Amino acid sequence: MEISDNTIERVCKVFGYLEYLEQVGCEYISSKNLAKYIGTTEYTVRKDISLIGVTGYDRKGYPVSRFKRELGEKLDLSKEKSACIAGLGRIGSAILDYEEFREDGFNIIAGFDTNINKLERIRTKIEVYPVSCMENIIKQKGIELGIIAVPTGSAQNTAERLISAGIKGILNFAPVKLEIPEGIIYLDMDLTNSLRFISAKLATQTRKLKGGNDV
Amino acid sequence: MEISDNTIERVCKVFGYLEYLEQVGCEYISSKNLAKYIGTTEYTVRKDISLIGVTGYDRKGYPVSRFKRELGEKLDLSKEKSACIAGLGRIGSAILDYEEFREDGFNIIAGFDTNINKLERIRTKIEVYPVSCMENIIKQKGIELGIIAVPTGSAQNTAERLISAGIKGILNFAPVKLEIPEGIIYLDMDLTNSLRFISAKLATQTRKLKGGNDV
DNA sequence: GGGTGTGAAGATTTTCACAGCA
DNA sequence: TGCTGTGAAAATCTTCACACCC
Repeated sequence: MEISDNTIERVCKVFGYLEYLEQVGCEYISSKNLAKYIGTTEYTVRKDISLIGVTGYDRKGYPVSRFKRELGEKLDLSKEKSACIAGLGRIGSAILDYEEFREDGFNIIAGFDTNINKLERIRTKIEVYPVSCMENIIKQKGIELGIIAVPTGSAQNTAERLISAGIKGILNFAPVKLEIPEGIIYLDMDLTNSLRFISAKLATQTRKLKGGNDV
Repeated sequence: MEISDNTIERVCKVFGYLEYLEQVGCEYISSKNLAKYIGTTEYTVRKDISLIGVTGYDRKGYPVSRFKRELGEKLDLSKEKSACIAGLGRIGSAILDYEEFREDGFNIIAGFDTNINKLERIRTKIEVYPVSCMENIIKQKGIELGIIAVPTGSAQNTAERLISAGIKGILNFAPVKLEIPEGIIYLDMDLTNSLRFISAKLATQTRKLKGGNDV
């Protein structure tokens, strides 16, 4: 049985909400309230959870801590995961800043850049290295995820180096589609395409309100 | 007839590829090659295009320029759109940098921040203003899209100000889910959730390879 | 009453088969 | 032959109905 991307995306959102609920001390949460938060129906939430294979929660809703723990185990989100950033330009270092103080299960523990001078200037708690050390450091520290924030022209090459060092998951901020082999999970964070999506959705939605456009 | 988000997302990717193809001087492209690029099947590409309502391209594939123009009209991606950024911290200014030199149909023409001192230091060609001017500037310049890059605690309030100024589409970089009214299109760029998705997908995929986990 | 879990029904999306064009 | 465009079939996803529990 194959779990769909939509299901995975929704349960990840559920997991994020559970982290919040645990922090604020909420003990139980119903499928109805989960659904409201992540923007779907209670049926879909229950079905998703059932598909993931986490069950046995009768009566008063899902007990937040236990549910989070069990869901996290199935999704491999329970233990901290380490990540690295390739490219410490403005985007790369903004991401570092952004993640450095968050408590969300991901640890960015290394950064790489070709510009050695830049490395000296970066004021951050994570360790930064020249790109030539990438393979070694990733293997040595057992880093699992890679974030690409290099210029467009170097993105494909960077991806290949990350993969050959053993990275299995890649998040790409460079505005280019990468050629990635089977088995590696790869996601684009493409600002332009997101803006396109918003515009296009606005356009098709408006068209519908106007009563259909000769279609 | 309602066009699904998946279809919109795919045709947006097609549109982005067409921009590239036009730049490199490619004249014709087939549904098969579009499919290969965006990672789907040729049937889906043709069906999507048909659903959007752009037809009449027989024989040797889609003529890039004409096809891009007609698709762009349907999706409202033909004319340049203006956007603004709320929050000029590290993420906000990284986005400015990133977009300033790109030629992709979106123009970030204003930035807002509460910290007046910061405004003086920002070295960019776009105009930056204190948040108090937000409503006026957006209305005056007819800005259509808003990018939220403020700290988590101010994100909801910022969204409300953008919407009351007339913004219809919002891209949110703050790691919090916003409460947004019907009719406004809203998309999260959530780094943590993207990393979760990659981890979870890796986990479910691996599980499958191992032969199923008692499900 | 309020809640979960799940098979079956219903709706939607994707795939396919093939008409039609040059 | 190589391609688009689309109705119909197949596959998938979502919703529902209801068993079961407190």
